[in-house]
Amino acid sequence: MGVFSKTCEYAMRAVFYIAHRTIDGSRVGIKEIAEQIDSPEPFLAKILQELSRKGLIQSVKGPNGGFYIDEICLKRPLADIVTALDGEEIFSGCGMGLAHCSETNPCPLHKEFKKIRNQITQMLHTTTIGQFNKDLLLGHLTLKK
Amino acid sequence: MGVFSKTCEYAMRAVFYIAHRTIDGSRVGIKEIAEQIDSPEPFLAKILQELSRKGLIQSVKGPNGGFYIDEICLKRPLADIVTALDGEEIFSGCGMGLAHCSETNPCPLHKEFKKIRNQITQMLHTTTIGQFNKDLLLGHLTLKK
DNA sequence: ATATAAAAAGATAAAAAACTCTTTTATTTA
DNA sequence: TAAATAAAAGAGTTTTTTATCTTTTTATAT
Repeated sequence: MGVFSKTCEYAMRAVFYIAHRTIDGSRVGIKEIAEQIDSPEPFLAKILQELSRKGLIQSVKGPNGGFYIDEICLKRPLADIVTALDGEEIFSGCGMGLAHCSETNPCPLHKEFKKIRNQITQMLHTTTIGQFNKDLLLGHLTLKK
Repeated sequence: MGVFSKTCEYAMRAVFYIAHRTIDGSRVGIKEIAEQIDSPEPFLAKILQELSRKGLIQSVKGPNGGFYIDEICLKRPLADIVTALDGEEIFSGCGMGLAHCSETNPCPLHKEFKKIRNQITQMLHTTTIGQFNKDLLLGHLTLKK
């Protein structure tokens, strides 16, 4: 088990892929995306459908259609993707699974886990979807395997 | 989805509970543990069985039997519990789910996620199972809900 | 020895997550 | 306007996780 669900992992890889492949205004098809980020195609299709419905990515049907990400969405934080698919829990949940864990009613790990949560939150809020376009184009970063 | 599985969450709460309830050499039954940490009793039984089999906690059958944790195990890091149930992934896995992500072949989140992983690792390795006994007895910490 | 208490083991069930397949709808281009 | 393309939608299936139930084994106290 990772920190994020498989769904979320595929989604993060996919949006970074789409972002760097469509900066020229073109679109990229599900087949290419799935291949290049090494994910099951029909499953990824479902995920991108959901993101598209929520307006976090854009899509066009038909010939020359596919997925792309507009200027506004390129500037959105990665946190928006995570929230859309995995919910808020990662940003606020108790490390030991307690529903009412808080400053005044803390679990044993509360203080230490808070630091971790904050760091995850920080990472996801400061990272934008378009942030790695250059490095991906230059082949400095990987999204596959 | 939290950072740890439900299994692991229940386990962490349970070992802290058992630890602080058996410092006098007594044992505590599954029913009490389940009630006090707010977990499904038969499911928790399975988890404790596993931990007992792996020698991370101790148990005695029959009247006046139950679970306890010996001196040696009280000093073990919480990481041992997590590893026994959730495996190594949390300590080494890539944030985006890539199997071959590394320094030389990094995913976009590699650097930032490494900090998070390190902090989780640090927390789990420096926290011991018996560490909160005092504060739990004094009611300063909660394991329930 | 026997009764009893309590965990271990094994088998099963329910729910959630991950994944697949088929049909429909929208768009383009010939 | 027909054919082709590509995503959307809907309806499964499989696998994993979470949870339950029943029977067996072991230890203890009487």
